[in-house]
Order: sequence, then C-alpha cells, then structure tokens
Amino acid sequence: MTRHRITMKDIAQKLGITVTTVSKALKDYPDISKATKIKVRQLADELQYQPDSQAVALRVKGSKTIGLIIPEIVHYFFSNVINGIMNQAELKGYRVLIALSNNSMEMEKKQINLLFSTKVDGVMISLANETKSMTHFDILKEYDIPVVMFDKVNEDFDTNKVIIDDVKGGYVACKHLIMCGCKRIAHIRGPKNPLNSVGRFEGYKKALVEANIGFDPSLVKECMEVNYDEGYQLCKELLKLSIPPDGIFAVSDQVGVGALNAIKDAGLKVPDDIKIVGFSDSQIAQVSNPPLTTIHQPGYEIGETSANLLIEDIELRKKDPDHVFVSKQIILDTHLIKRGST
Amino acid sequence: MTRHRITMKDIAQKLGITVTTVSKALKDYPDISKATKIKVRQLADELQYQPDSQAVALRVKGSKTIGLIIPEIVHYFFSNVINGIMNQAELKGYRVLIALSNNSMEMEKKQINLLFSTKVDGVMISLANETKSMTHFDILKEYDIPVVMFDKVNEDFDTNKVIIDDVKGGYVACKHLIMCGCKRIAHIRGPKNPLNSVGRFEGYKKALVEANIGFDPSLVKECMEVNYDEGYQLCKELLKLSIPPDGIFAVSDQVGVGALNAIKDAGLKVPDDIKIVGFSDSQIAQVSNPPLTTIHQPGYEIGETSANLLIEDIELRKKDPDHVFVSKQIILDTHLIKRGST
DNA sequence: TACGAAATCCTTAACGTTATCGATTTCGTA
DNA sequence: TACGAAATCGATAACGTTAAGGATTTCGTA
Repeated sequence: MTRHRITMKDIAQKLGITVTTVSKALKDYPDISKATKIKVRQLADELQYQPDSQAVALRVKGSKTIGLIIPEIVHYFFSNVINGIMNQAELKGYRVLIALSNNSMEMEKKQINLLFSTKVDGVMISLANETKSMTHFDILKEYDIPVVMFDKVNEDFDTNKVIIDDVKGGYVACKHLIMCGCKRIAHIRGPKNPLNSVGRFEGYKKALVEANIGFDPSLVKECMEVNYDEGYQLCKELLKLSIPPDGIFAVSDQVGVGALNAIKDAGLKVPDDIKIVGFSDSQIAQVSNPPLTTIHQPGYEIGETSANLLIEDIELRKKDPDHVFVSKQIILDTHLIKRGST
Repeated sequence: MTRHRITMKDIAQKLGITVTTVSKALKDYPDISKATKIKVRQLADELQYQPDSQAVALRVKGSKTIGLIIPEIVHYFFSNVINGIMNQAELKGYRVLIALSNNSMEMEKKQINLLFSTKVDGVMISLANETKSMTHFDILKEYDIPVVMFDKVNEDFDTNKVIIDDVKGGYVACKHLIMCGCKRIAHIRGPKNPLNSVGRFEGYKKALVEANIGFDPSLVKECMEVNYDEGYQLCKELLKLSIPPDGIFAVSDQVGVGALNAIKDAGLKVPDDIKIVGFSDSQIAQVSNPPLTTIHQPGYEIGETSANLLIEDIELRKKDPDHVFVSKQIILDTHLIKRGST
C-alpha cells in the first residue's frame, strides 16, 4: 500500500492549473500571479510536496552532489576531513556521496566510475596507497568534472590539491627535539608509499644536517602498517642499540604512543630519558601519559578548503564553460603542539 | 568545451539501430540477436558508456541508494559503524549517502527531508541526543520507506532496530570489578539522554545489589560532554572523598582514560590501588598505559547488521508490496575485554 | 471603442532510460 | 507454395521536472 509520491501533477490537478505553472510558482517566476503562487505554495506545504531531485538533475545540469573517495574511514584524520567537507557542502547546498577505496586501486577505479554514473558535479579524493597510474581518472578529465586531491596526491596529475608540507612538519618536529637537547634522534618512519612519510623523513634529515648532527641510518626504523604495535616493537629494537636514542620522531601518533609505552615498559622515563614527538595530533596524543608532543595536522581545515575549492570550481565552470582552468595547490600550515613527552 | 555524455542514443545512431534495441542488448534481453548484442557491447565499451543512474531511477522504482544519518562522524564508534554499513552496501550494490545531524533535531528533520527528496530506498539512523518527538519521521512512514535505527533509538517508534544491551554491559563491567575484589565501586555516568548511559547505570546498580554491596549515590558522578577532561576532573573529585573508591566503571573509554590519568597523577597505581573499566573498546583503550579493560561494543557488526536488515527490507517490499511488516529488534552481544587496568 | 502592451497561464519538447506492445522479417513445415 | 510460429527489432509512452516560446486575458490609453 505504498502511497504514490506527491508530484507537481497532483498539485496542478487539484488546483485546475498545469504543471508548468506549479513549477514556476514554486520557483517564484515573475510571470505568475501572486494569488496562484500563494495557492500553490499552500497546497504544496499541505501535501508535503518534496521535489524529485532525480528528475531535476535529469532536466537541469548539475546534481548538487559531490563524490568523496577515501582509503578508509576508521581514522581520526579522515573523520575530521569528512567533517570539514560535510559542513562546507551543507552550507553551499551540496550533498556528499562517500565511497571507500580500501587502499586498492582497482576499487578506486570502480568507485570513480560509479560516481560518474551518479552524475556527481565533482570529486574529492585522497589516493589509495596502491595507486600509481592515473588512467582511471581519464573519464573525469574527459567530461570536465572537477577533481580536488587532498592529503595523498599524485605529483604529476594536474588538478587542484590541498596538502600539508610534510617536509616542514618533519623538520619542525625534529628541530624541536634538538632544541630540547637531544643528541641522538631516532625516526620511526612509514613506508615508501604514500609520499607523506617520505616527506617527513626528509624533514627529519634536513633538521639533523642543519644542526650538524650526523644522520645515522641505524637510528631509522620503517613501519609497514603504521600502527601502535609496530611503534612498540620498533622502539624496543631501538632501545636494544648499544647507544640508545635520547629522542624519537614518530611518523604518526599511533606509532609514537606505541614507542612511548615501550619506553615506559622498559623502565625508562618519558621525557626525562627519551623524548618523543608524534604526528597528526589525533585523539590518542592528547590522552596518553604523558600526553604526546605532536605536529598538528589540520584535518578539518583540509576538508573545508578542499570542499570550497571544488564547489568554487564547479560553479565557475557552470557559469563560464570556456574558462581557462589553472590548477592551484594549497599548502596548509602545520604547527607543533608541545605536550608532556618532550 | 565540456564533452556531452555518451548516451544510448549515440550508440544507437552509430550502429543504425534504435535506443530501445541498445537498452535491451545491454540488459541481455532474449529478443535481441547475438550479433547485435556483441556490436552494442563493443561500442559501449569503446565509448566508455556509463548509464545515467538518475534517468534509470526516474524510470524504474528504486535508486539503489540508502541514506545514513548520524549525530557526528569524528567518533571511533561511528566510524566503525559506517565501515560496516559501507561494506555490506557495496556488496549488495547500494550506495550510501551520509548526512550529519550534529545532534540537533532541527537538522535531523532537514536531513530526512533531503534524503526523501533524493529518493533513497531506505534510511539508517542513530538519533540525535536532542531528539524527543518523532513526527519528522512521518514522511518516511507515509511513503513506506524502510527505516533502521541503531545505537541511539526511540523505544516507542516501531521499526527495525539494532542495539546492544547497555544494562547487561554495565552489569558485566561492574561485576568484573567485584570479582577483582573491589568493595567501593564508583561510576562516572553519562547524561540522562541518550538512553545508553542510563542503561549502563542500571546495570551497574544491578550488579551492586546482586553482590550485596550497597548502592552509594555519592560514588556516582555525572558527565555532560562525556570526554577525557570530564573523566579526569570527576575522578579527582572521587579521590577527594574521605574513603575513595577502589574501582571505577566509566561510561566511555575517554572518560575511563581520563580517570586513569587522574589516578596516576595523584600518585596512585592502576590497577593496584584502583581498578578501572571503560566502555566501547575504542582505540584509546588499547593504547593507554596500562591498557584499559573495557566492554567491547561491536560497531562494525552493528553497521553490517543494520545495513543487511535495511536492504532485506527494501527488497522484500519491492517484491511484495503488501507484505505485513513486523519489526525486529536485534540485540548484539557485548563482551568484556580484560586488560591491564583491572 | 480599439489597439497594443503587460500580465498570466499553457503547450511543447526535452533530459536518458525502459516496459509494453506492435511491426517486420526469417524460416520451418505441411 | 503458403501459412504461421519464432526471431528480431522498433514505435510509443512514461517517470517528474523545467526552459522556451506561444496563447490568452486584462487593462490602460489614445
């Protein structure tokens, strides 16, 4: 007994006018009398009329929907990004369709096609770690659908991007340890892919060189999964060195807190014996004991900026389809948050 | 110079056949010859034809999209739920449109209308704390759009629900403290709304009564925001009591870890002096020091179950519109995860 | 009174797809 | 050869909406 949806047709019939007039009345066209406008609106309210956005999208250009593809959702950083995106989208009257790539390039391709099929007005994406080639973006390029990449981007792909300066972040983190008096600074780094961890590693080395502290490869350990357990284990290895480090820069807060607990379990004290700096300023950095000094990564702002950039782009292309498109790259600032671990 | 989208019309023209035949060929209708089917499919591949799902949705019933409304996204539990939902939806060929209520009832209403307008096939929702009345769900009821409520539900609203037994969870948590030898067990509870914290409080009391330990109101503190800082502060108050507690059951892991750090900062030891149990099994419970004993709340499974229930419902109603609908309430199991804090 | 401008509403067509039914062709069989 | 069943394809209409233009009415002014 599913009731049929109220359409303009119903309103028109009840009022003895045509669908066109109803449409115009609801959209406040000047060629409709005040009287009918009122009648139409009243009845629309009464019947709880809701426009069928599918039909609208079919008729006019633009679906007022943007697609978002991220590698995973159970991640403090991405949750924040999504939050930023959704709030801006809401403000500008756009819906957000979220798709997960699960860090697989195959999946990423599938989701792009699906979003294209849904006629999204634009796509925001943080690339899967696995993603090397960019051919699955061709369809978006070809149809002139705006793309904004954030966080995990591809250097060669020409589009708007929102990122942070990982090199600078790593540099600031390491420099802070140096300022705290550390002489032997270890780094628990991430994998070669994505580029973020490479950048942080670069920054770490740069700060060492600048301070005339030699770079010692034996003080660098590499994670695969970048989680708490790896941080714990790799830190234990660092502690076994003949001369253990007096400072550690971890590629993420998870890894940093893992290291922190490994040190405590080994009977050493943080920050007295060893100081630690993490990366991201996620929740666990605030609640560890002692709380973790870290580099704040502005997830919410990244989301907001990306959404604004995309929507701006969408509306510009709609207004002026022949506009010459010059891609921007926005680098948001990170900053150090000093806490008890240093 | 936006290229126009390839439609069936293009394929038809190039092949000298009609749109109808193209449609049938692509959908493998029996009344199309093998030869044309092959030709159509080849050209469709070549031109990278992607069906316009808006047009399809307009024509056939069902948009293959489900709406999801949650209070907030930056929350470990909800991220997990979303993950469960997305994975099941993906498997069954549904898209997920996520909307945030920001814990406001006004916003919730707006999002429901928006989802209705988008012609979602069903809605999954975890209610905003603020939400008391249910009239904004009328439009979904009226049009027979399936609704699944999870986590934060309304008792009087008749629909499919997926929840956990908070009373039992609280009971198990408190009982565990009793088994560990605690005699004075405090509880840092959540607000009166949503009902979850009330249930946990009930369970706490039940376990006390059963063990012949008197319920002492002075051992119960109430949070408003349910975060780390509140846990820290309220625990400090508990420590100031003439006879401090020897066990604490916290309504959430955030609060639990806050309490844990307050105890450590006061120079006491966990679990030797005071034992703590949290609730949810979020990430911070695993990485605190010592790691927090907690009640595992199966977010991922809640998401999966909810999505399955909804999709099942959607497909059933499509097949048999007159099916008599009997709502189910699924209660998922929680269990204690023993860690270092007890 | 009569003409034309202004106001108001409607007709038509279109967006892309698909279900229904009708039209045509092919081909086997009596 | 002729009839009809089977195979193959197309014309039409419909989903709900809106833009462009046409049709009608109203009304002021010469």
